[in-house]
Amino acid sequence: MNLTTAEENYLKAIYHLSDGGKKSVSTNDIAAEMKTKPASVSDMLRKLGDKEVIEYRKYYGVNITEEGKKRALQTIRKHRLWEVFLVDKLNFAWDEVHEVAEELEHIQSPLLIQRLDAFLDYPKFDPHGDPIPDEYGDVRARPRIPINEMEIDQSGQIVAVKDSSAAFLRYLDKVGAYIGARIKVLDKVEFDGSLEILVDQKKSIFMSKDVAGNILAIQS
Amino acid sequence: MNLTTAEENYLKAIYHLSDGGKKSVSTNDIAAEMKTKPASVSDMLRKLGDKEVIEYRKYYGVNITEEGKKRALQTIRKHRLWEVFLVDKLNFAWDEVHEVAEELEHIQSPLLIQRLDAFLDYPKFDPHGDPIPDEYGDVRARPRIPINEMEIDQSGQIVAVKDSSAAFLRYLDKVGAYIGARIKVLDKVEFDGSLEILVDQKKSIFMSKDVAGNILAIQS
DNA sequence: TTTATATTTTAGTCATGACTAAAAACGAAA
DNA sequence: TTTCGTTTTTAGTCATGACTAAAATATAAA
Repeated sequence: MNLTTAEENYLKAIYHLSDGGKKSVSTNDIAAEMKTKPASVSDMLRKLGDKEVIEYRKYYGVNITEEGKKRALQTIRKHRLWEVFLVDKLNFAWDEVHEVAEELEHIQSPLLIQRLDAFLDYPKFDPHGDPIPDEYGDVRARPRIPINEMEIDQSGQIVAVKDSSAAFLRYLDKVGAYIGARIKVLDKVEFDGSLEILVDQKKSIFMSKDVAGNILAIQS
Repeated sequence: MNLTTAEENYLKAIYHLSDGGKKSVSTNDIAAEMKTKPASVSDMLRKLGDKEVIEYRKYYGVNITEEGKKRALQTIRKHRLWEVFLVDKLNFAWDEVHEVAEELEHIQSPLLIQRLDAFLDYPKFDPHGDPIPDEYGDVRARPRIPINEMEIDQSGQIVAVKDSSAAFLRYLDKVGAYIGARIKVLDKVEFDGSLEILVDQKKSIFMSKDVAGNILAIQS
């Protein structure tokens, strides 16, 4: 049973909202995520239920089925492979890729994805550091650690922040430590745990242990 | 004014059927090309007329406008760039690319096409030897010549046949001289104009001047 | 010039995926 | 357990792009 583009997008949203199928998800939450109205979501849930990619009991939210999980992971795989292509091959910036990948992920051709995967040399993570599921839907997550836990000389990439207050993001922006930045730990001060970090191979910045503890990175 | 995917496909068909805007095109011909019914075509022509990409007079066929030509050429450009990508980078075979390119051509992102063009090193022709319009819609056609007019040691690629009868195509298939084959002229017999041709760098075949005159190639 | 035939358009229907307004069901508090 | 507010579903509508059947127009033949 094939899914339309709209159905694929709903399924992906349900997958994410359910935390990979672990929780059930409400109609209202899906509507918010998809930027549509709850009434439209109800219609779609009936269709997805008919296609057996979700388990749908009226008034009680939805659970994604095993088949649904597999489908969602395929879409996520395609999305992330295209992101790698856009950044690595076409020199897109880290934050320019999402919308285009959102379109590319719906191209229907298993051969295309197989070849693209090979062409990109079987990447395991996308430019945001998120893992790329393999063709069977298996995912190897890469641990994200606060950068104060990294060793001296260890390189990595900033992928998330714990504290996402405007003030903290403004601070990060100011020192140039944006999400996606490649970093290297130059020095750690034993006394107070503060760090010296090299950002994008050019700019060296200092930060306290507190700040560093709020910045998550993947190691490379 | 944006065009939907369906509208883009109709416009492209009209562009091709009208021989690049030189002739007017009938509803029936469009229906045949698009594999739909004439009634559906009528509906679409009204829409394309409203968007001023065609000039539509009921019962009298359509002419493509300058704006329409520009739009069609943009779509053709995208299609052919993706074909180059699929063949050159992802190792698709010459005859596997059309359907996938048919989907990829509708991705909406001028930046993507600009970057893809650069990544492919600004190709001027697609894998079928068809010219790729530039971003302003300008096209530099490459001459197609009957292979009996090629010189000895000249290489090229078969791109079309004049006689497309089943019998002739069967003959071509039998000797391995399919559309898309890379060829090289090994010898030309002065006496009767017959040729010896190397196909895909491995198979050598003989053909009469008559046969050769019906096979069109681009030189490389 | 009238008629016959082929082409094209209109009218009405269907599926998809959105919407609004109204009804129904749930769940928590009284 | 009844009520009240929130969530969710249903009913009815719209746009897109397809379809069939019927009507309208054009064109070629008599």
